[in-house]
Amino acid sequence: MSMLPPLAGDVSPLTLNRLSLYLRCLRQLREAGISRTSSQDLADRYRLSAAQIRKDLAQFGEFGIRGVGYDVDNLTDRLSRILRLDEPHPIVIVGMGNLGSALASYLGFNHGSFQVVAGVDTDPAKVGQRVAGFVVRPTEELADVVRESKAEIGVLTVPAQAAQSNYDRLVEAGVRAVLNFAPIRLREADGVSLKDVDLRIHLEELAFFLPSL
Amino acid sequence: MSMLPPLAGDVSPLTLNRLSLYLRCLRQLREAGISRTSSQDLADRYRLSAAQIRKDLAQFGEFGIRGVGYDVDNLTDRLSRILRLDEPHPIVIVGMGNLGSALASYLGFNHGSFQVVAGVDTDPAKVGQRVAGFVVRPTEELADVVRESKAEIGVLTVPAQAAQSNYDRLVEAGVRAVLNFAPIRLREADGVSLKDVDLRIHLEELAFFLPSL
DNA sequence: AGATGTGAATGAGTTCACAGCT
DNA sequence: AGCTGTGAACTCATTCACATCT
Repeated sequence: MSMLPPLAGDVSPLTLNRLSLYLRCLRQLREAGISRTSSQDLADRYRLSAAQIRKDLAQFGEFGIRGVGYDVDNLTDRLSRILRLDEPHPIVIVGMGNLGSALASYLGFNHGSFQVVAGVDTDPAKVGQRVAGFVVRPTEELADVVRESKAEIGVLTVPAQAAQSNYDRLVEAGVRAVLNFAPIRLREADGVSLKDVDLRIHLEELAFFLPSL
Repeated sequence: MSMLPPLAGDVSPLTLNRLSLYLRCLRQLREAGISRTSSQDLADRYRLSAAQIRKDLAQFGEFGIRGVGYDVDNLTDRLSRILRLDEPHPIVIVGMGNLGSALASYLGFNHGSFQVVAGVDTDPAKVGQRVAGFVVRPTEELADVVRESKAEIGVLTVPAQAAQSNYDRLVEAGVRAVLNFAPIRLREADGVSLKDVDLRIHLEELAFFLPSL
């Protein structure tokens, strides 16, 4: 039976995160030289739910063979394609402070499809510095930087009060997605996906479970 | 009517994250000199759901006055107490590479209750370096470091293959919570809460929404 | 026989709508 | 009159259980 890919908006972030996870597991199996698996096998090895794996995959098509299981290479490729990890994704970092620089080094390496290709900052002391394979440019030149580097994704690592204006600039400059580390709720532009990462909230979640004094 | 605090395990992470968010909003109101608010007022200002605010708070008690609303100072204090942000929480960082060092600087400052007080690494080149107000110590001394610094929370910023052993060490050393940045599912110890932050997964979630070539 | 793919059942989380208090 | 606090309705997500295919 034929299967249309679901509209992007119809897939829940929960499902999407699990697909990333499955892909990571599959890559490990591949490295271990294992060429066939099953939902149950994956569930056992990585403490996942077999039913959920099948349900998640079912949203995108039929990838297995009944009575047999999944071909590791094939499923890896299909998931990579679904998550668009079969194409390179150039990234620009806005705000080359501690966190921005760390992410440049951290994400710049070994991550096949994601590549940090540029970074900007308003601080003249940072402009011109060489970090993780590129030279920091002034934020004023962001539009040029995005065009020249063909950056698709912007990473926002500026202070909260500068986040909205820099987000707007990124959108204006033409990026299609933004990963925001500033602890503030941004007014979103349509057609540009946004994902917030709030390190403080994660810590506060842990603090709740700490025993009191 | 009296209200018992819910058992820690009964509160969903979603609720907890929203409580952190509400607290951040309240602090902003306080800074702006606003002393009274309501669920609707918060919802309007910060694009939240009024009903959800009330439901979230209801899990912990009654904090408002019917017909009136909430006292900003009072609710701020109550939420701070619930999230244990009324006490200091010393943090130790395991793995002082790019990300670890960045987090030390990023979290070390301006975050009232969280304070990065120590960091360890196995790399002799990093040991002895001064970062964000402390001197990096060797990972072998982790137990001593935790005891001396009274660290409650461990932040794991080591490569994936070293994560489990370092997690075990942290647990052994006596921390009560771990924030893990390594992209691997750890085998958890009881009584120690664990929160995973996976930067790659966030990027992959964004990539899915990118237009294809 | 054995594992997939899927409707049906269950559970979690959110929104609605209103009784009850100030 | 107005806003909280809350049961009931609803929506979203996960798990179950089995018909279907190799």
